[in-house]
Amino acid sequence: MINIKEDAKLSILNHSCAHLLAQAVKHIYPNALFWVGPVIEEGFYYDIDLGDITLTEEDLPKIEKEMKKIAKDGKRIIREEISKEEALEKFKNDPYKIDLISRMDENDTVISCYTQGDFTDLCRGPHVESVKELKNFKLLKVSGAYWKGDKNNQMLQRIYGICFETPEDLENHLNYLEEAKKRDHKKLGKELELFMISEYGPGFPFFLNKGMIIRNELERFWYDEHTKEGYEFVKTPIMLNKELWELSGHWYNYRENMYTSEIDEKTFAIKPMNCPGGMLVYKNSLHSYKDLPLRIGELGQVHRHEASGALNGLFRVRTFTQDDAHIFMRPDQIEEEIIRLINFIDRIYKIFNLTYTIELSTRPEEKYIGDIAIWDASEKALEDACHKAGKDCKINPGDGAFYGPKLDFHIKDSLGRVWQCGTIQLDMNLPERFDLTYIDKDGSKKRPVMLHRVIFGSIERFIGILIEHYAGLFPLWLSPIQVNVIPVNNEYHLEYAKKILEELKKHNIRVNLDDREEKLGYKMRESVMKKIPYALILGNKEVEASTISFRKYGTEETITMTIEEFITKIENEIKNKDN
RNA sequence: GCCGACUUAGCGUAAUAGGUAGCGCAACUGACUUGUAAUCAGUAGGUUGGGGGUUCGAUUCCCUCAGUCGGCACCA
Repeated sequence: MINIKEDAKLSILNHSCAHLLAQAVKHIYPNALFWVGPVIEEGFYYDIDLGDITLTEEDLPKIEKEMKKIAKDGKRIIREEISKEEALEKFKNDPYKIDLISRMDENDTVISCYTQGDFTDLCRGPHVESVKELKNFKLLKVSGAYWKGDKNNQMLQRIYGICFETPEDLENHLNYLEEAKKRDHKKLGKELELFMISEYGPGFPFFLNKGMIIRNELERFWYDEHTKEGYEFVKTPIMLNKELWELSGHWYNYRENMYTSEIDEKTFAIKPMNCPGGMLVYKNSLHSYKDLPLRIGELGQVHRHEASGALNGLFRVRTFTQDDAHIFMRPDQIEEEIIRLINFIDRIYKIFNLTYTIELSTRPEEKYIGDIAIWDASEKALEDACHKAGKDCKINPGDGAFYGPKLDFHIKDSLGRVWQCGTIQLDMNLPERFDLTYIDKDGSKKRPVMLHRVIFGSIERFIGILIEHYAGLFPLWLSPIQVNVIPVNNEYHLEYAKKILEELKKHNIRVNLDDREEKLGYKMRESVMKKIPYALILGNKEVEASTISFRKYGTEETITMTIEEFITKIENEIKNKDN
């Protein structure tokens, strides 16, 4: 996955291509008006006002054709610098450009225009020398987009595209998009019978048996690892009195996204977060400075009313399970605890062959609570911990939550796509609101520092990411079916196959016996299509020698050994979580 | 929520300038008795997403609702 925006040369190319797109659109739709056409990670887009005309994907080839035609003409792209006055005059019939220009400050911005043939656009540039250089592009999709990104404004039409230097690069990218489509977790989830979503519950996924196996394995792994890290666990209620949400501040901030119900004439809300419940757990007993840090984990199922248009498979749902934990500590423990957490998260992601980067989001410009000095100290603590854990951390200024700064973990999957999963957030709000305290050495009550953190983020979403990351071929420890036992001929080998099956089951290996009256080739094909890691083939040879033969998914060779050897091999692979 | 596209059997799909739907896989039945990606034959399976309208007649055209997808906005 290439990030166009981060490549200087490709940025220019794509930016120029956006102008070419606009020119072509103008040729076909002379009344078109243009807003902005920036470069993004995935290429470029242009926001266009076409009045009553609505574009669909079917219109893209036509526009592409016109772009190719213009590019072939090979007009030079000419830069011209003009004054604000001249700019306003030049674009006087274009309300969008007027809007842009009038907000420019002549003193620190050079206003420039680029002209190619019959098309001139306001633009800071730079651009390629000539439209001739724009050859290897493709328009990808069209959609609506609010003007200035504000939902109160009208919608413009946005056309997305991408441009490369060589035909090979373009082809590679299109292949990459194809590959991503093949791995789509919604498609694989259906094919592999992992989960379903009924129209009776948009955004409320059902986990099917095979998906549940993956989920249970992940959760067991999560509990095991957290136990090793000194966590204790709780389960807080799904639904609590509205007053609690008023106290936590969620009612005020997120009321629109909360599901509620009336119980005995009182309003209850289904939890959109686990923290308020976690606060009550903390307050349930007195805490000594000696007991800190206190790490309380919860796989907590939350519900949030997400906009219908936001829903997307397991990636964006209305109920999901956060692998949550709240850590309460003394101020002097912050750095050590964060380092510990970073190392912990690092260990977890490595198991899945996921690399990642860390970003530090700092205090928002305006909407924040608490002392700037405490913010600064907290941010420094997070950054220092990051460095001491041997990790780089990119600063994301102003992107913190209103209640505290955070470290976000952006994982990169096998296709190079980036997903934000883990997060460590310092919270300066809730301990105050809930008046959390611990008893310090001197017997006085002190306010603990509190962290929220998740590693998977949402179990549902993480499973979605894993499906795409592994393209449905899960590592053995997560595979719903680990071994497919195939007798060559039921009449002669079924009895032996059943014996082997029982042997595998005794060792808690997840097995399937394919005892259908079908040819070996037929069963092998299905075994591969179902992405079962191991196919055991049992025929005359194996029965006579009391052995088993297996073929590992993705390999051509067949290996023969005793069942004991095979079980040891499988058990080791599961234990080591081999990929 | 907004813009657009889409919704045909369990799954994947075809078709009708408006005349009540085909195919493949899967399922089921039977024959075949098989050594590494599809043995053959047969059977059954559909109010063409729901509702409404236009029409002699709608799966096809129109309206509406729901859902899905691609984006936008949102994402504690």
